[in-house]
Amino acid sequence: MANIKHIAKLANVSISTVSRVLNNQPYVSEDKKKAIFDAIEQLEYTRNMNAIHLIKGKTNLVGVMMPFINHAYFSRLMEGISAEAFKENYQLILCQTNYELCNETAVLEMLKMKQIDGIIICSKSMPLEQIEPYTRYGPIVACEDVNQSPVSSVYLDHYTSFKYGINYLIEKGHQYIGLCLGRNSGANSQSRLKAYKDALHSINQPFREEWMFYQSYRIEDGVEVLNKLRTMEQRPTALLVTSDQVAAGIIMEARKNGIEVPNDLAIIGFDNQPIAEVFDLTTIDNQLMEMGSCAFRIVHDQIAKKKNEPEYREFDFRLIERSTV
Amino acid sequence: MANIKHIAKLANVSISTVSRVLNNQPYVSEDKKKAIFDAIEQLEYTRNMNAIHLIKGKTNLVGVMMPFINHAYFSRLMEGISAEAFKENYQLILCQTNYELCNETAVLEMLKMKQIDGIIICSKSMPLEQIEPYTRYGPIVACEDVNQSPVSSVYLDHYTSFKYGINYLIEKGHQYIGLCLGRNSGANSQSRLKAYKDALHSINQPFREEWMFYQSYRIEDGVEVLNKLRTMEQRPTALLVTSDQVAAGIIMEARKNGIEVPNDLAIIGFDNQPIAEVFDLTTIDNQLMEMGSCAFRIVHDQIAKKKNEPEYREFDFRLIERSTV
DNA sequence: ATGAAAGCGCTAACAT
DNA sequence: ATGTTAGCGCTTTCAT
Repeated sequence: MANIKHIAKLANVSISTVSRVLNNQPYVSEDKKKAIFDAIEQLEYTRNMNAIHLIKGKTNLVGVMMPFINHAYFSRLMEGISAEAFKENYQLILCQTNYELCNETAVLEMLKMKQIDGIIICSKSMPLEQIEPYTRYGPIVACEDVNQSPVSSVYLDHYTSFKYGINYLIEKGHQYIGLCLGRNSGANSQSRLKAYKDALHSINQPFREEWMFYQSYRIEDGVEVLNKLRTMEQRPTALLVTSDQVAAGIIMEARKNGIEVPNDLAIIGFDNQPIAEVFDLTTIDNQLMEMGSCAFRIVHDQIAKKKNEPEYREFDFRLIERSTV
Repeated sequence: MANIKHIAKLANVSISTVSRVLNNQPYVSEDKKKAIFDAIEQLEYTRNMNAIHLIKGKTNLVGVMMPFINHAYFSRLMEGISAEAFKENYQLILCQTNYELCNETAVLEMLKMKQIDGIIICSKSMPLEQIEPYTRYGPIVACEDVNQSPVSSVYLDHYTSFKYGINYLIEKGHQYIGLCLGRNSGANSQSRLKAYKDALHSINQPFREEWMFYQSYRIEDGVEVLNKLRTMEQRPTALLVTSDQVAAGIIMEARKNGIEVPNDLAIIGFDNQPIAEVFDLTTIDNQLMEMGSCAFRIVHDQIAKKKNEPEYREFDFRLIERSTV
């Protein structure tokens, strides 16, 4: 493989002159320039990016940490991240963690080892304190509320948005309300759970563990939720579901079993994914794609300006009223 | 940031000894080893991967080329790729191309510039001949039939699988059969189209452009397809749909409009995604995840063995009979 | 406008 | 068992 020395020799100039041309710097005469371009073409020369990364201490690469890859929530977030990265000529390294600590650590270490210039954490299981020390090696932004951490953050006020959703159900006359969550740990889920409990309290309803469904991520999980529901003597009349996919699964299985939505069971989804519109699902829009874009923009800004102050950006939610409540 | 020299100095050894310890090589005395580990800890030292990449001419990074990120087909493929990459301690760079030539070229150039060790092409618009020269810089595998190219390939026999699907419809008494495709270019789509035309020919049916639907990727595209169908005087009685998502959208909208599946409209999907099971959709399983895994394995094998002969691996399809035909 | 040379942080061949 | 040294391919400072 040809390198810069070969070009220099063939074009009869010094290495530095080649470098100048390569980097569009001024003060190179036209004839030398031409000789260099000719040599580049003749030897099919391309720069070795690893050498450039080494010398610049920068890779134009951002790591994206997510538990699973094949999941609508993360895909949507990723879509936003990717769109923004594209504009800035940045590439993304997709790091699947399965929520395992060792994998999450591996991503942080990549930052320390200068493989990546920054990190976007879509979701994690590691406590924030363990992440914070790594901010000295480059910008890190999490897609959840971090509350004044050195880690930056883009987030939705999940407490308020959830409260809003529940109150909407209550207004519509519901008192028996169940909840489907993705995880029970995680900042986002915790906020939602708190909102749920507070709302129940406000209408003097007890918290019932049997109406809680965890680990609901996919459309097929929704099917399962409904089937659990069917075995219950006393069922909730409404369900808050933290994923439109899961909500869609619930609706499908409800229909199959003659359970009418919203009459027998009202449902509010979350994320406002395309599937929600097709199912005419009432849902809460949380601007996932915009959040992704913003996360990248923060990382990129901090890389460019070499500043370390974390940024926090809260996003608005919006209830999309359709026909499932 | 501490480097290997600092460690050497602090531990009172030479840099090669440090390097040996860093790479778990034998022949280092225990006390020196300890001194080095202490120094590493004290200075919070980590290796700079860019230097290693430069010297080794290898990055443990594979580029994944795909047109869109937020799409069930590619997500599933990616899931397989990612699982396999994980086992080999490889990272993935996700390169979204939007089917634009300049972006596809950029990925190939990354290989030439030694940023990545190999490429997996999930889908592309560039002609194969333009890709082939790049195989000298590292292994490239495409997820479509390449027919004896220096580019490796994992693929399904789309012609046969499609023919099989159509014959199944014909056996069930259908003659008026429509088709939803993702793109009209692309090797996979072309094979499918040919199978479709051949099948029509075999039952003496004309090819009707109005029963062809292109650019159908997502669930909402399915909704649109059905609504176009509704405006037609003569409608097909069956539809072959190259995506379970699109098929699901069609079914949803059909129900909304009192069109019965399969009585008024039979549907065969493609991919056997989870959504297909929930919709009880008859579909053709094409082992997307396994294809992804295999694609990575081929790339990795060729990197490890430094061999250049392309590999081709054909996958089996399977018709999953459910209730939509 | 051009070139010489130092150095980014590391590995590996060679010497001892 | 340990150290010396020559690169990997490039950018950049400093001369000229």
